[in-house]
Amino acid sequence: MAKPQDRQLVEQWRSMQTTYFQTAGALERALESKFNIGLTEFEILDLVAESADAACRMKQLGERTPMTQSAMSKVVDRLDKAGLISRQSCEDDRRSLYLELTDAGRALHRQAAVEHRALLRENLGTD
Amino acid sequence: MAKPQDRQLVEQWRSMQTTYFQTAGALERALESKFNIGLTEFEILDLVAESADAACRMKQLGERTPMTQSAMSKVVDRLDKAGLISRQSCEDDRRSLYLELTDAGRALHRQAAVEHRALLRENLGTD
DNA sequence: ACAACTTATATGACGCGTCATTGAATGACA
DNA sequence: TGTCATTCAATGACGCGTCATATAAGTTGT
Repeated sequence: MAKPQDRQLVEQWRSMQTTYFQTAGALERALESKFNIGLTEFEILDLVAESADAACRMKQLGERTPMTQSAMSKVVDRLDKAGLISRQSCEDDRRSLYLELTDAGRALHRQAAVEHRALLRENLGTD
Repeated sequence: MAKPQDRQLVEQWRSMQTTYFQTAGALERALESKFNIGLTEFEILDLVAESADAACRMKQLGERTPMTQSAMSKVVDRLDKAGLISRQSCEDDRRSLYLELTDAGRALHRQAAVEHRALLRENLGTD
């Protein structure tokens, strides 16, 4: 009992939790105060911005994040209502949705990304 | 723009998010289904179990986890109601609280810890 | 001993994520 | 082509965490 390997695992886990929450918290606060969006919102913007190509994305996006389908749906809904993203139905499969940044969304993302990267560097940076 | 260093930071962050959520999810589900407690509950039990010594703990515990004071208070409340922990007022400072595992709490923690460590190994293990 | 401040925990309102379910569209196959 | 199963997205109920605040106890300075 109280195997040293276990202790080490637990330490590793806690340390991960700590950096995770610290970083997420910093990102959350900065994005919220400067751009009025939450971290999850930004993360979706970021994913959509990355895939400049087309595709019935809603689904594929889900594969690139640990978010639930349900969560995705709600975040996208918020982004839509905020006018940052637009959902367009897919013609070859009318269950799916295309996601696209609006101009406002693209602009906001460009600015927010700078802040985001800076904070990542600050929190995860190996410098 | 699109600096490769930035990309690398983002990758690092996403990968961390993924392992964090996967691991937390696995822990959550296992603890919930086998012991009827959430991950946070277990984590508090774990912390209390570790500090076998005395102290006005509620506060000090807060320093060992990224949880909010408010969150702590509520988790402890749940654990108390579940009969796993007991809150006793501190005599030298009646604002503070001693936390102590009940027998049930200690027993549950002993079993749950095995599961917990196993899942950590499975998810974070470098083997 | 009295104000004004600080510290330890609790609580209420609120937002977000999760689970389970629904609705709609598609696929598979006789 | 009609049925049954499957897949994509949306929704409502619910739980937990957060922020702002409340309450109570301790501290400090005069």
